[in-house]
Amino acid sequence: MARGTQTRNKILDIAQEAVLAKGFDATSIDEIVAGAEITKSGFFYHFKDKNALARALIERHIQVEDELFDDLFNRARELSDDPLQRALIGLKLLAELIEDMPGGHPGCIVATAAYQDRLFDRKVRDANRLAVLGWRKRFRSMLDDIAASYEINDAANLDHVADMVSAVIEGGIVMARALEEPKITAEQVMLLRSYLKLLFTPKNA
Amino acid sequence: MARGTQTRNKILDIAQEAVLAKGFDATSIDEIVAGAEITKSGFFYHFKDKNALARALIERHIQVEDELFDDLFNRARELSDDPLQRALIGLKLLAELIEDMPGGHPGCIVATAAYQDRLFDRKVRDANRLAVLGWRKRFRSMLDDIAASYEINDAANLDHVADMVSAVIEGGIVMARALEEPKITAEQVMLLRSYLKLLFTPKNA
DNA sequence: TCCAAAACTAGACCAGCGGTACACTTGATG
DNA sequence: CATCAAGTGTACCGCTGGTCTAGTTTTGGA
Repeated sequence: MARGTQTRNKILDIAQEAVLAKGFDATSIDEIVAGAEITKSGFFYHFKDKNALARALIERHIQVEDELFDDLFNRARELSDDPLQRALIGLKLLAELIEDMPGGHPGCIVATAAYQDRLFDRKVRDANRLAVLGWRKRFRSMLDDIAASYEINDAANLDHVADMVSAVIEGGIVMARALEEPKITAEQVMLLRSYLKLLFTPKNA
Repeated sequence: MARGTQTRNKILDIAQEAVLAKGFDATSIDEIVAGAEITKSGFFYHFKDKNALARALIERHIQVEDELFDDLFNRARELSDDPLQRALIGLKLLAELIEDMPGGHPGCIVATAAYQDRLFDRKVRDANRLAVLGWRKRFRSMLDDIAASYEINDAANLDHVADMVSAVIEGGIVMARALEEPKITAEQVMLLRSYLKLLFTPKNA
């Protein structure tokens, strides 16, 4: 890895840890600079301003999370041929993964950006939007697979249900933080799983 | 109303609007001072620091929201004797209320605090925790009423389901903000309603 | 081996921020 | 008429994001 890329990644590592721990705004550039053992000028050589850092953080976060989801639902695919069972297994694995995180899910950068949006510029918000739309697409195709062989028990728009996966995770993180009970996020994912279970029954049964 | 209380409320009004629009951190005291047509010294006469303002904002927000919920579920109670129907009607009314808000739900101060928690002190976080626990209690008692005359169709902890109401609302707000689609929050509340519908079936049926 | 570009360092500077300090004024009330 | 809550006005502090200029080191390719 080139020297520049190395330094850039180090900045992102330090920044990510701090941002997830105490929020984007409470994380100062001086502090990142000290942690990464560079100078302020060095920081601004890599990122023209704090917005550029935010964007890079979001993009990297999305990429890691996408790989994680891929991995999770691929493992679920290996464990069952049935689309509903796959989804249920995938959500169970996700809940376990979240529960195993020390101190709970570290918090989602996307939500951080959503809650301080006037602080960020258009580009950051667009990066954020694209990320969430990616999740919708992912979970929507999962639901379409299920709907092909299952009857839906309640008039529910599948795009909305797809969004619910993200909403429950994000909401679960907010709750976990507000109540200082890290387990809540995983519990909420399990309830979503329960909803899917009740929402679908086999066709021609 | 005494002059002092009047000024204090004016500060809170201006601050709340700004905080919901662009986040707590992006709202400066100078700006609040200008909006409320007072001086900086006047501000610090009423609030010893920004944390005290945050606390007052959360407490006021909770109170208003509690009254709103009371009103909503009281209306639902008038419309049906059945506990499940009451809950479903209540959630429908809530979804409509959220949908009618111009530009979507303005965003929850509790979540704002949750996502910038290192910025706030213990007292603010405690006020926040108490608020969310209040919601849990409220929805839990609603669920207990239902469970008295209905069978639960899936092993679901009722405290977790009670938390899900808050989680879905908070998550819905995050999604609505991230995607810039205000309707999402109401849609998610309707999905939660759908879950409750599927979760309970009448006893001895 | 040398050169140019990339990847920085060093340090001075700026406006805006939250917050403090303190002396002073205004208006209602007993 | 005195008192006290409810302010005003002004000067000040350290930290923050950010800019600017000028110089230095590192590194890969001709």
